Amino acid sequence: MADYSKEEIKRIEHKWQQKWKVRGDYAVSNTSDKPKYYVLDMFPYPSGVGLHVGHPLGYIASDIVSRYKRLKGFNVLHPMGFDAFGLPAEQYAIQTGQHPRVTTEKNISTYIDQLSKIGFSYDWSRIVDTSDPGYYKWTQWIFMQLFDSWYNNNSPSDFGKGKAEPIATLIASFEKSGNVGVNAVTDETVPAFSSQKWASLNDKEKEDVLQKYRIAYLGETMVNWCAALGTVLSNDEVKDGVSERGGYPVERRKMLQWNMRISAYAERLLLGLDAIDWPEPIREMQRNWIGKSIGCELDFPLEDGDGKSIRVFTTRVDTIYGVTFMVIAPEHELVPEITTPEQRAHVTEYVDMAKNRSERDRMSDVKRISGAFTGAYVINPFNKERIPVWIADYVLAGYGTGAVMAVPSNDTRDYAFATYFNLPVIQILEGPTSDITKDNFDPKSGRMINSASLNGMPWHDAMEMTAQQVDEQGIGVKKVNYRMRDAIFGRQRYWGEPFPVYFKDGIPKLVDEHDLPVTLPKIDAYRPTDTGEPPLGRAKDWNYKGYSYELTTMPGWAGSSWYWFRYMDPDNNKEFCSRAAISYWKDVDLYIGGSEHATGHLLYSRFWCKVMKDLGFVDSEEPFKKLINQGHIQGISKLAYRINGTQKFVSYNLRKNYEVTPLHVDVNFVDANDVLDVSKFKTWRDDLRGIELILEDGKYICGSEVDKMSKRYYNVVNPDDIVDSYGADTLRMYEMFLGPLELSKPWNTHGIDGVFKFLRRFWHLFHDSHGSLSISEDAPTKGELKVLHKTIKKVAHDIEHFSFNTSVSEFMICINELSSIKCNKRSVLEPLVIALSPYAPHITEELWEKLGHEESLSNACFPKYNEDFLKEDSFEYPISINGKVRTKMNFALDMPKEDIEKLVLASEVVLKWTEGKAPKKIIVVPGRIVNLVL
RNA sequence: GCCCGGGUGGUGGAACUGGUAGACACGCAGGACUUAAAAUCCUGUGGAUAGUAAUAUCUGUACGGGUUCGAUUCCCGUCCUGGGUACCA
Repeated sequence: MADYSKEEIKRIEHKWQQKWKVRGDYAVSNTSDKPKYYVLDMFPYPSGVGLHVGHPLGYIASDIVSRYKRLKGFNVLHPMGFDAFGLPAEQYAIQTGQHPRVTTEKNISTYIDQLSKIGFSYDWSRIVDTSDPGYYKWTQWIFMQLFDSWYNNNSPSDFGKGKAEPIATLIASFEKSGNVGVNAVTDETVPAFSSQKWASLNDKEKEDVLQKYRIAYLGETMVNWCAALGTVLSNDEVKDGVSERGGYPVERRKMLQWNMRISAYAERLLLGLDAIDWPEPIREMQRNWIGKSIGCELDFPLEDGDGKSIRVFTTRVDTIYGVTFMVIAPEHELVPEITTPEQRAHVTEYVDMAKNRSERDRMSDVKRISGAFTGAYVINPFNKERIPVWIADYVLAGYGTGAVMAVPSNDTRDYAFATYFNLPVIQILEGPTSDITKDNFDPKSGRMINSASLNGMPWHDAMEMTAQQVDEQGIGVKKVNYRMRDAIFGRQRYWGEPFPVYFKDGIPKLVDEHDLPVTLPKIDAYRPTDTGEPPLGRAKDWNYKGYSYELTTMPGWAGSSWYWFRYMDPDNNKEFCSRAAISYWKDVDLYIGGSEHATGHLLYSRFWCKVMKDLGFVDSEEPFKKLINQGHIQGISKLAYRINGTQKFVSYNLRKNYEVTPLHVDVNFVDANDVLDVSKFKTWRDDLRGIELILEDGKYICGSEVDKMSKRYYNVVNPDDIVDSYGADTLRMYEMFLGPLELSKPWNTHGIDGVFKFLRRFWHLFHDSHGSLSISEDAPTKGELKVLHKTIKKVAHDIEHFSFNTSVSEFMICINELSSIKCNKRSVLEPLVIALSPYAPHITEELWEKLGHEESLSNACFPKYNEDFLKEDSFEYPISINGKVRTKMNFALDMPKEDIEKLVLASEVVLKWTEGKAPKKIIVVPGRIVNLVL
């Protein structure tokens, strides 16, 4: 007869996975009388190493919620798909010539196999693949909508100010009255023009104007350009001005490329955060990323500049009398112009050095103070003082105006700079915490001094007054500044969505909607061309009606910025999603994924959703109502130690005696005691064949370190092996049991036996010692009901609060108690089967069937609990003295505080502790504690 | 550097709103069953000191301070560590 053995588990899991598929238990309809619930996972990038044990962490959690919500009577949409465009497949293509499509398809099918084995209740008919032309057709279509829109600040909107509108309304305004009445978000100040002027422009000139308004636009942006690699690099890939790969020189330069005017939505992205149920740290990160600051832009006239001036942004105009120098970014456009001949050589040298460092390097390296004097002076508009203009790389070209007025007495970086270069410091605030040289320095404290008419005012009053003067005297303007920049949207890559754009006489034009999708052409190699064009420049006979296509492709985040809509209606080839499906599913009720996407994907998705809402395509202002972040499962890498310059490896505990370099060893070669399988290691790679190993106690012991789970560290653990030896139910429960969902932790399988034993004990409750089903129809006892209802209450509460680890513990306690009294009553076990089914769907389906149910367990109802069974009438109070627990006493829960006090004071044990002295104070917290203060 | 997390026994972790720290599990030790092993079951298990023992006392949530009758929990500072930092996804 069947025990819960390896073979039986395989049979059960295979049986139910097949049955779910054939019966279509988890196929979801877009029409239902039930309330809707949309549970979404962040879809994975299908990497070549396959699914690792980190992926399922969030997926299991969302599956538990999905199954729970189904049992609670919801129509649940729970889909899965693949974010399939990306760099690794392209790198592989460059190295091997293998088309990324082939690699990607292979990886996707591996992922599907692996996911299926874990028993997720996905509606597999709704799968999406962002690299499929049937999908990216709609990514391109959305791009076209963004291209054909502008942000009208005057447009009435129910959320924040203004909204996106079709570009046609802008053109109509231009034709009627030029841009005079237009209040739009643009990438720079557009000079005013009349309708006559607009009419006199040619097509190219008109488009140049429109580009400054479009939400998707071509613009000049600073990038790290590596000529040798023919590509733009991320800050991560640049170290000390050279590319990390190859060490080629990297130049920071402006390039014309596609951008997204996310800055238009800064305010709404900020306001929207208050309305969504997201973890506070994530909202905080987005707030900081958007980085709203309110201040002024001031013009400092150049001393010999023919009326020209340098514009700075400051949040602290009140400190204007403390300005002793100005600092501009090395990339600032006025640098060549204002530098005096005496300073030119010095400045040029500095600019060359500084401007090619990545922004990250420049910001993190604050200890290295550097700068150069331009020789130029500006005039402080308030007191007409001469202010020297310096260049320094701590000022970034991309933020504000790329120029700051330095107030060394009130800003630590300015102070460090002033001290280093011996520039004057004028104290402008006086107060106990206004001294920058002291540890308790607070820039927002004290009263003004050395500041003419501001003297004596608190800083905040002074700021308001100065800001007003700035406005009135035309020195500058009040300005709300955002740290967030427009998002660069073009990539010099092959494996991404092509733009639905071609160029006619240098004017970017959209292809006709009927010609979508613009599919990726075949090319002979995936590198940039020899002339530095992106890989698509290699395509032959690839054009739109004779005109050349845009050669860059969209970034990785394009396809993921709208995919939750596609799951609602994945096979629609007429629309990105039908109106009916959008009206029914609306938005995502629960989104589970990693916090590493806080300022990327999660921000871009909110942005696209808002544009789509403005244009009337969707109903929701926010895409994801509730967000939960799961932690990362890290890998434990195993290390062998090569003695430098030799072919010898030394065992872990002996490595101190040598100069060694660690080498990552495949974790599969190492056993639980860190002993290396020497023969596997020696035949692993060709360069290890002739090696010699220095052993300890006849064994080679490896070292360990925690890393990201990744192919390059050889520490990837696949869930398949766990499923193979313990079954999917054990894997699911174990991953939940590991700890709180949000926590990151290294993977180990130390405790997995405990979970497996739990499931086997659960199985044994239903069977006699011969393995035959043995169920009693007797009525439950009071004690049994208490155990049952306590468990159901705790588990339901835990699922709704995403505390899956504690509910697994609760199940364990419950089964321990039922096992010890050998409870096999149907009335107790049947509700438990349902309650456990979200966690362990296979074993529970099997038991459900054995209990005589023909209908699927997913149609059952989650059991309700009854508080009456849980009520206690008394409580054992810990009695503490000065906060330290000394004894315990039992009182009725409804006993008044005064009575408890009297009884405690009269108790002999307490009298012994207090030595007869009357306590100063007695604190009685009902249901918690009694504390005597002596 | 800046922004956001985390740090509790040998290990993963639990602790509701500031109220008995260490639930639940792994590991370990001892025992039962067995010819034996596996499996299963039972008992013990933060540390230190005292005691034959039941037990008692002290100590203990990264480190140093603070608030409080009472702090793993709140506040200030330090150290270590994970994520992000705009072209990895």
